[in-house]
Amino acid sequence: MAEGHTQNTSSGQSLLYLTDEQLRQGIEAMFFAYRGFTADPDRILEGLSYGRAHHRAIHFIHCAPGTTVNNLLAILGVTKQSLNRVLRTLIEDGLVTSHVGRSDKRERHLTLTEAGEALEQQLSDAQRARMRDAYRKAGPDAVAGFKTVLEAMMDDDMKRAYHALRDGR
Amino acid sequence: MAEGHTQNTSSGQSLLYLTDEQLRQGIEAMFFAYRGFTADPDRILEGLSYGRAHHRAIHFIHCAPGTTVNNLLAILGVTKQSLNRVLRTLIEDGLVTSHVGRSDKRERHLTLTEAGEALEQQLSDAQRARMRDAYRKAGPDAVAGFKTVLEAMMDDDMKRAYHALRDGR
DNA sequence: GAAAATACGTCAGTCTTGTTGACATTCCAA
DNA sequence: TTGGAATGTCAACAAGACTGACGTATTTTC
Repeated sequence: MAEGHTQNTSSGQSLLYLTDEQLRQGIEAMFFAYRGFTADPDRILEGLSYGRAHHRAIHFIHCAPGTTVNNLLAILGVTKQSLNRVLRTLIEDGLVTSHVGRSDKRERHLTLTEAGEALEQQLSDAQRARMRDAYRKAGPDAVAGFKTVLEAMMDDDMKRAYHALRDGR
Repeated sequence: MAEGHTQNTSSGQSLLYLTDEQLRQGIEAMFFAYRGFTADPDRILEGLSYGRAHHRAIHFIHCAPGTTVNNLLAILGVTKQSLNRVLRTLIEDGLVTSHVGRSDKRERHLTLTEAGEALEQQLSDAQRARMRDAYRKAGPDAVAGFKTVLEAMMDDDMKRAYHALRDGR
């Protein structure tokens, strides 16, 4: 298959996947897949006057309860002002609590309330359901490859954040 | 490895990758990787008073020269008002041309000018370079798995759009 | 040939989410 | 103790998405 276009390394692996056309296909796959990836949570949040930014905040506060605003900033990669607007509404609506730090009173430690955890569950259930379907269809080997490529695609500092989260659990 | 958590199907494949925790890891990998994915073009566009929306339009006009506004709308999944704002600036700046359709004069056919193609090259070079690096690091088997999972993650109509583009080339 | 549907553009207004700038509070180190 | 650094908040603004309404040209349908 694909004779005439296939190159081979000394170890015999195909380099067909490195052609511009193949790369372009990967780019488009990434674009369309990300749309699917966010579609379900977006639908849920639509009615609640929340957006994707709220989802991200909720997700990472759930993963690292008691985290500080600065911590969250580094993970989300937005300005603190941007995050603050989101946090303010979440706190007002009783989904997140903000406690002044014990040792350093400048810091605010963020936690999900029961209501916050409930919404987090609802959102991540939806997202995980799609992920689970995709994983099931693709099979374990494909999933391993999927994760390998995604990780290679990250910036180095994001890779650090990703591993910090992974290893922190 | 990971004894005690591993389930096996009748065909002997591990289901460890379907754990909630594993799925959550995949979700986060997707989040961080997408940031890396868009970082390079974003940097280039920053100075030009263009944004991601312009990049997307340019990308798909390049892939399907002579496409109509309606076509683009379906692929991008935005409203015509939203797309129009972007197209207007691109046409004003001489990156895109809009020709009245020959057979159906209601349609406008969109094409990149030389300047538009030049910018497209610059943008996709940057994005492909990152993709190429990631693919090279991960290897062909991982890439195959990557694409399989991404495709399984798409909505059905996006899958159609994706294949229409692939097969149209 | 008249009416309905389609393709496209535009104006006006809203929402989310990103930005910068200015400012208050707290901590720490000189 | 005082000045700088760090943390977080408030205000104003811009990009880019959305809806709704409307106008125009063209095609299709009856």
